[in-house]
Amino acid sequence: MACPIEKFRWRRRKEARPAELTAAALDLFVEKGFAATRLDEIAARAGVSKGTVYLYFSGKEDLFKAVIRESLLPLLAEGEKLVASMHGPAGDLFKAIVMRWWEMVGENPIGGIPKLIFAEARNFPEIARFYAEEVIERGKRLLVAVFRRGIDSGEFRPFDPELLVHIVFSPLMMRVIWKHSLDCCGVTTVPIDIYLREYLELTLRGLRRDPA
Amino acid sequence: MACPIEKFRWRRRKEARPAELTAAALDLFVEKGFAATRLDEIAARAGVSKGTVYLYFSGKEDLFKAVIRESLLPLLAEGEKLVASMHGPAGDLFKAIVMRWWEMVGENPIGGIPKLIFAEARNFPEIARFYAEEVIERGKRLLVAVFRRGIDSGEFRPFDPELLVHIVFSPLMMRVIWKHSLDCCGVTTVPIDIYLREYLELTLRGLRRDPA
Amino acid sequence: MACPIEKFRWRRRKEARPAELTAAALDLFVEKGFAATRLDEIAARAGVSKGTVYLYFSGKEDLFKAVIRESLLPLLAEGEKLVASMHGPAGDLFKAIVMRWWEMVGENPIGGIPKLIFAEARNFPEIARFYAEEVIERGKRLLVAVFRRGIDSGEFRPFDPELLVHIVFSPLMMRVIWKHSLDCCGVTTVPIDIYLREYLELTLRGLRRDPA
Amino acid sequence: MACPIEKFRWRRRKEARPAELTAAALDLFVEKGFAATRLDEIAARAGVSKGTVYLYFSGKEDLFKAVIRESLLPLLAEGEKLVASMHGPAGDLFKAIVMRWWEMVGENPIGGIPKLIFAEARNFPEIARFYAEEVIERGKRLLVAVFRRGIDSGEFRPFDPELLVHIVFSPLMMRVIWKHSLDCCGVTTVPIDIYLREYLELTLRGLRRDPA
DNA sequence: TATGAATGAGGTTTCATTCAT
DNA sequence: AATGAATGAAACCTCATTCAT
Repeated sequence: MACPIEKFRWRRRKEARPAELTAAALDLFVEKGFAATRLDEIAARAGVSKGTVYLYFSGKEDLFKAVIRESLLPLLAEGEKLVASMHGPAGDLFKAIVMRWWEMVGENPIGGIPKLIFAEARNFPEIARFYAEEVIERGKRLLVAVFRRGIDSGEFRPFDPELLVHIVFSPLMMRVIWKHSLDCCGVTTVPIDIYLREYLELTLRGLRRDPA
Repeated sequence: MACPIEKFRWRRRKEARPAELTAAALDLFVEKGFAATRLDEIAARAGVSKGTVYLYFSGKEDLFKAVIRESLLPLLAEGEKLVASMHGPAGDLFKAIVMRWWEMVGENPIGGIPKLIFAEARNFPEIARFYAEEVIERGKRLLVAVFRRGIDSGEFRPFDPELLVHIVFSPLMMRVIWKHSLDCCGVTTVPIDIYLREYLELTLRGLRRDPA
Repeated sequence: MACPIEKFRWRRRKEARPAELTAAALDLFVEKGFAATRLDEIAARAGVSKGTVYLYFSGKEDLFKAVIRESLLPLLAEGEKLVASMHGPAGDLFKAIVMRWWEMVGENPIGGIPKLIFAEARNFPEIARFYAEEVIERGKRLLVAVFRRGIDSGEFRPFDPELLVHIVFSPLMMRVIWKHSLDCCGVTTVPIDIYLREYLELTLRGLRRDPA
Repeated sequence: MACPIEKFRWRRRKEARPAELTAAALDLFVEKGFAATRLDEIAARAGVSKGTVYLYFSGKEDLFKAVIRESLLPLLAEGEKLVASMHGPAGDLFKAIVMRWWEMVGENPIGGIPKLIFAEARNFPEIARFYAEEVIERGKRLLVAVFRRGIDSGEFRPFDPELLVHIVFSPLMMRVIWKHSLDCCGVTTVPIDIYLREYLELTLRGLRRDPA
């Protein structure tokens, strides 16, 4: 009743709350979608009452936007810094980026965001555009640079990097979407390490210069 | 008032109703998701009153299941028949399947189903499993057969077709999902004909046997 | 269970409903004020469920506005027609108007509207202005005309009718406000017939020309 | 930090708190009504936090009652003393009381109380009865005494003062109610000095003895 | 068969009140 | 004495579903 843990519930945690709430909300939005997620579920999972949500967010929609924004922004910065520090031949660079991406995104709650974005894009076009500009565009620029380096060095065949970037990235996107949808219904597929290995082999073969 | 032609037209109407309803529902479910779609809207788009929906479907969920089932089954049969009638080298066969698939699925309201499935899988696991077994599995078998033929004939390098099938198909899935989400928010990408051309080139290069 | 009266509940009464709802709402808004009146009370008093209110009004505020508008407009037309048909010396005319007003407004649910308007004016300024223009202004014009006639005929002393009209009408307004507030708390006052008699005597003495 | 002056100022603050709160509450209750006024607003206007209100009042309703009581009681005492000190003919006395009343009530936040009482009477019958007994009754007795003196001295015509007192006072009540409702919505009327002048003329003519 | 008025459970949101600090 | 984060009951409102017509 008055044990120290109980007391903790009453600690003022103004700073920690928003992050606790967006974390809980992310899980549930990814699982059920925006409309089907109830606010009390989010509150319950964050360990607070319904009313508390409204101390930090002006409503369900505001919370949704915060979930997307707050989840992505730190990751983006980190991601670009990481890539800037990588070196080596284009093929190895591509491999490293792919493996790192899966570590940082695939295995991580925020890996649910792509599914969420695609599912809710038409209900929240501004969010979709925000995501397109801040995440997809930045990611594309990064890969395009790698491709270009490979083409210039003769490692890759000549092609227009802008045209291939979506195609090349698709298997990773699909995998992370799958992970948060069919995977959870017991519809499994190739283990991730094999998936990535085969993906890299197929893709690099597809990009490499003809041996002739 | 009760002249035969009227009656006839009415009769035809009556038989067409379920299909009109599932068509309307498909559009809206794809656009907004299951939970955010109101039954009134579906009824209105199908040109009937809300009560009429309950004459043909036992509820919203039943309608949802019908949308998936009714949309896919005819297509599947047609698809398999089509493939059975195709001939030629594995590479050409693959190209033909891809182009045909885009025609039949990509450009067609049912192209929205993948997005819908991925979005709602966790809310409707049975539907997800139905889709996995009836659509994905059958599609996979088909592609696997093509791969196998290519490997046996020496056209493709030796690989395990089961491991690559998801990876190979991902760019098509992503494209059709994109079309029904970000595309509608003004986030566009490479035109479809170029996308398919580059996709085929990349993929076939990735699959082909080493020239050595 | 299936007695005719029960069946009546299911009769479609699209035409009657709005009036039934505004009547119920008027009573409750007058009794408790806008904010303190719950929508289910209104619904219950009108014999329908909460949801039904939203078939006819877009929300509580819309219902409030309808209550004021629908209650006043018929009365205004009737009132002006009535006055146009009256004749005789200004004093008698004034008496007749006062008596008629009490009959039509004082003893009638809409007699609660003035209290409601004064109480909610600052929360609903548009409504207040609507009332001022459509009701108060029209009423004022009417009394001013009577005053003017009395002044012209020498029955009343010379005065500026515009300056006196509010003052003269106040005891009637106060009485109808009182009736819907303190009266209901057991704080009673002079019976209405005596009140009106004394009011007329005092006022006409105040308006009459000096005998000299 | 704990210097005597600080302490002193703080002490004075502590003693002033209830009055600061009731003053803030009076304004807001008059403006919006009891139910539509939020406790946060009151606290904010008084420059304290929401919790502080509960140090001085047991709840919103208690605060409301305090607002009425505390506002009225000092005024009543002052009012009666004032009247006791007045002399002269009944007509002059009446004029003086009216002018004084407007100064002390009309131009003063507590002038909002009548509107508040009439609006909330049915939600707070005890308050209404308190007001009726402590304010209205005392005011009536006062006016009745003046009337009686005028009748006895032959200045006024013979009438039953009890019957006329409400009627005579109505224009002042209406004016103060109007000031806190329609006036605030831009619905203005005759300037107050003219209003009072005309009111006095009309009323005294109505009360005066026939010259015959 | 088709309608659409009516329902009421269930959702989001508000806000008076509490209580650890 | 004062705070303000947290609560939860209760309000408004939505919408899938029912059913008399």
